[in-house]
Amino acid sequence: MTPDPLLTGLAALAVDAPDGLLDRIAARWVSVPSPIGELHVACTDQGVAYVHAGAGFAEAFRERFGRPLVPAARPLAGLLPALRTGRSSGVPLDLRGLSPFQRDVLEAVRTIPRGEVRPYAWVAARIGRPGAVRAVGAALGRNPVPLLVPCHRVTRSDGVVGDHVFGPAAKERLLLAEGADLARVRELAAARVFYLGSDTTGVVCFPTCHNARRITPRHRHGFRTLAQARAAGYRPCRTCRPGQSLTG
DNA sequence: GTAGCGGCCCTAG
DNA sequence: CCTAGGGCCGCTA
Repeated sequence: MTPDPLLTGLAALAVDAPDGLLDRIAARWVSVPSPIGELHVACTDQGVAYVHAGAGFAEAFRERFGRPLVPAARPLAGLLPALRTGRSSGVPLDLRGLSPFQRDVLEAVRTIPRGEVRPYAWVAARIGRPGAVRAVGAALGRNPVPLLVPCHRVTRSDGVVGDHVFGPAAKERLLLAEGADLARVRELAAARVFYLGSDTTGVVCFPTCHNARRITPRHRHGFRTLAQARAAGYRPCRTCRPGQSLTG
């Protein structure tokens, strides 16, 4: 007699089920240390989908993702090194469900090196939407993977650290923990200096750019605006790209 | 398609 | 200093 198609289909499902089916519908979570305390991290088969600090992790996850959540045996490979070094290129992220705009924002923010900061306006211009400054802030306010996408490295153009999905205090602690020289940024901002140039190279940088930090004091010049630096004959640094131009 | 909302901001006065 | 307005901008209903 002919096999029941329903039973055949179910049998096929049963064969496939043990291998990865759960990971395609559920997420696995771990708890990991960080400078702002214990974090909860949820991963799918695609990568890290959610990073949460403080209480209410499971509820927040379910409300946002609507997936089952099960404990993981161990952290995803690359997660702990990424959190330790502040370089997340080695850990996959699951950013499905985000808008193209938000993905663009997160991708740009991911390029900011540890210990350095860039303005919100820089991110906006970098993704080709120079007017979407506040929208960038809104997108980062919903960053599902803080620390791994280092939105704490995005600060206001006036030198103020600004707000963060985990709160301003957490933002500052994260920056100080990775060696960002906030005292220096504030000192410069108080003098209305937001760019530093070297008169030996003719290059102008954001103050936290590693190139700016190496300028000999005698050759260092501060600028309030990029236009003033340009007028003085400086060109934007190709590393930190002040002025956000795509080609420098 | 589109009106309304709220947004981790920016800059001019 | 401060504050308001941005022919804001993306997202949601």
